[in-house]
Amino acid sequence: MPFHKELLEKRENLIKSGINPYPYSFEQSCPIKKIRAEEAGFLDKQVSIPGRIVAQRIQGKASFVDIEDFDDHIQVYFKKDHVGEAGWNIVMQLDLGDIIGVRGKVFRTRTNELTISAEEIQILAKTTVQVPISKKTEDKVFYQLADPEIKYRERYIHWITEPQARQKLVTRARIISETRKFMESNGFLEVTTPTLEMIYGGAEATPFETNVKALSNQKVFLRISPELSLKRFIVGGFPKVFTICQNFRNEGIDRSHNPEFTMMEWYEAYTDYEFQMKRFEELVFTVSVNTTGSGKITYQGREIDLTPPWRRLTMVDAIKEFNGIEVESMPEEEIKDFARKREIDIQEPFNLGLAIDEIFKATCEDKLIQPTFIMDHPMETSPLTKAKRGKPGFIERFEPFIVGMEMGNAYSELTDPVEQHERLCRQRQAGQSQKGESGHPVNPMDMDFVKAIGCGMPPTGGVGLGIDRLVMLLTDSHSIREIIAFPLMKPKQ
RNA sequence: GGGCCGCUAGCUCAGUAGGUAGAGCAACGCCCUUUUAAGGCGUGGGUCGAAGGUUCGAAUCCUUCGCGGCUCACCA
Repeated sequence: MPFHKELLEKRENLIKSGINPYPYSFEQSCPIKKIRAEEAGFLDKQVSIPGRIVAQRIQGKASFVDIEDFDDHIQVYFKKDHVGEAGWNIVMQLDLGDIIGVRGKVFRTRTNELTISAEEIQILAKTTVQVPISKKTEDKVFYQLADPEIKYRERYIHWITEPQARQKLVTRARIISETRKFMESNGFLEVTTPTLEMIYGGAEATPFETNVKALSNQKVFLRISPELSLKRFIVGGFPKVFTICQNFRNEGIDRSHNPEFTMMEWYEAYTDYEFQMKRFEELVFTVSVNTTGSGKITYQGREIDLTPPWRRLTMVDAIKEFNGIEVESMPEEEIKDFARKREIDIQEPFNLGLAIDEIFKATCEDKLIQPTFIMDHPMETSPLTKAKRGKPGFIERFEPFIVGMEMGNAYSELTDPVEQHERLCRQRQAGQSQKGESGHPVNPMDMDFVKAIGCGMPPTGGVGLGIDRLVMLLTDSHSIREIIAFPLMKPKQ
């Protein structure tokens, strides 16, 4: 039982004295913030305000209680003469964390504190769990919740005790809202794609599995990416579509990875990846301006300038810039030697494309602080992308990096159905011998997807944007757990 | 899996020349009708994460285990 004995007794006492500590509604005048903002209009006027008790100062037959609502707080003054015997009995039963409603006039005390002089008090929710409410003044914190486990596992306590912790989730909501507005104002249609799929694809990741009872326990997977669904929209005649959805990947958990995470993907017919780089930087810049007020932000002490245009750098050039080597023209043995010295794992049998990708990840990613589009990856890294014009062995793909984090992934989408089929086959063959690019079992062949492309898919630029990473960036959050309301945690015990 | 840190009252934490546990807040009682970390006096409350060991004696030293956090590795 999570309940606190003494608080339970107080609840009982209230019920015994004929008070329902969990009533049905409360008519409120306005948010507290409005009283503070329009004080002159409220002074000496009756208001009716609900809030959670965050501080209590009892003084004989008077009592001062601070109550808090979503984004402000205000002092309430209880005087026995004003609230009467019955009201006073309730005031004496109050605890930190209780939610109450008060009716009374707005005034300023001798010490000039904006206050509601209560004439009526109503309990709206009696706490039965003791919540660790922070003690602090304007400039000093006397104590506050420090246990990071409680912060993430019992998020409601985190939010109750640290109102500023709510702010990141508010910003998250606004980022998603602004993102949606940007897409819609550019003529995109928001669509919904299935979470449960018989065949997963569109990314390289281990999926979560479950089964469907109604279909003889047919095995199904939780989507790892909405890509293949969205391309079917394009084939079907929707030229500009996007979706914001949860993806599920049964892999590592760390400060930038949660097993379920939010992605936006969009597909735009008749465009290529060059066009989408512009769209991407414009989107991120606009969202930043509309949520933080600026296109220049600070992340973990570093100034980041999101103003377009961002730097464009091919993967091979990035390796050259940070390592001084021309990896394309190096003999196999030299590349292996280079990798060995830096403890970079190169798979056997040797494959130049995969080696380039590994070397890039190990030596360049964390150095890409200012917004940079890394482009033109080796062909082996994705079977869904068109070949790079004029550069055999490479593809038209880009990944935007900011503060060393990969923020998204985009292609000039492969639209030749025969080549698409061959590329998927080749990937599966490679998968049978070496378990794919990164040790994962290779995705199953989606023949229906190949058929869809065969029905005629216009040239298309497709982009994925990691919403959680973007929120981390714009809220200056070190861990993805800070900006996911309920991150997956190991079970207690 | 490696490294580091933590686990003591309801909450936040003190507590090593090893001597059977403390503070603040919360709770309970009394005083106090404009306080703001309100104040004053008093009371109750802990098998010190678990199990072994060393010792006359362990929250404290040793061993093992459990739980958690951070971090590195792995993994998109």
